[in-house]
Amino acid sequence: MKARAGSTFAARVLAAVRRIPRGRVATYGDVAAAAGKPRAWRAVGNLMRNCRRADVPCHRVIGAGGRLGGYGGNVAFKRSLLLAEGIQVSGSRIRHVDQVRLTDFNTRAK
DNA sequence: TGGTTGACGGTGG
DNA sequence: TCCACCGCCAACC
Repeated sequence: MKARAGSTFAARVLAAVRRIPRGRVATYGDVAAAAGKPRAWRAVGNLMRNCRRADVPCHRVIGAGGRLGGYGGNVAFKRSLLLAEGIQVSGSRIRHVDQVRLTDFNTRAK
């Protein structure tokens, strides 16, 4: 098969997202880096799209610069979830992203 | 097997 | 600050 790495990569991405503690977020680039492919943030979004499961806090994955990114069209719902976790969201932008951004979730966050 | 898509990132205007 | 174009990797058809 053409690069079954997807399985490993996907699993790593999901695992990384799962390691994101509540009230904390990570960008696609961070998740991709945690998966071992800092340049595969594109694929991360792809996997997230196909994810849609409660096991993974996909709503904690945001775009770079604090952008909400997307959520299958339910961006409003994603924003609500973030707000419920204590993350301040201003319009389609995260406030104090650097404050809630988790780039070190590779260290078994909590 | 090959081509297109996509919850994107970054730079430029 | 917002919009548009280009570049990237993996999954899907």
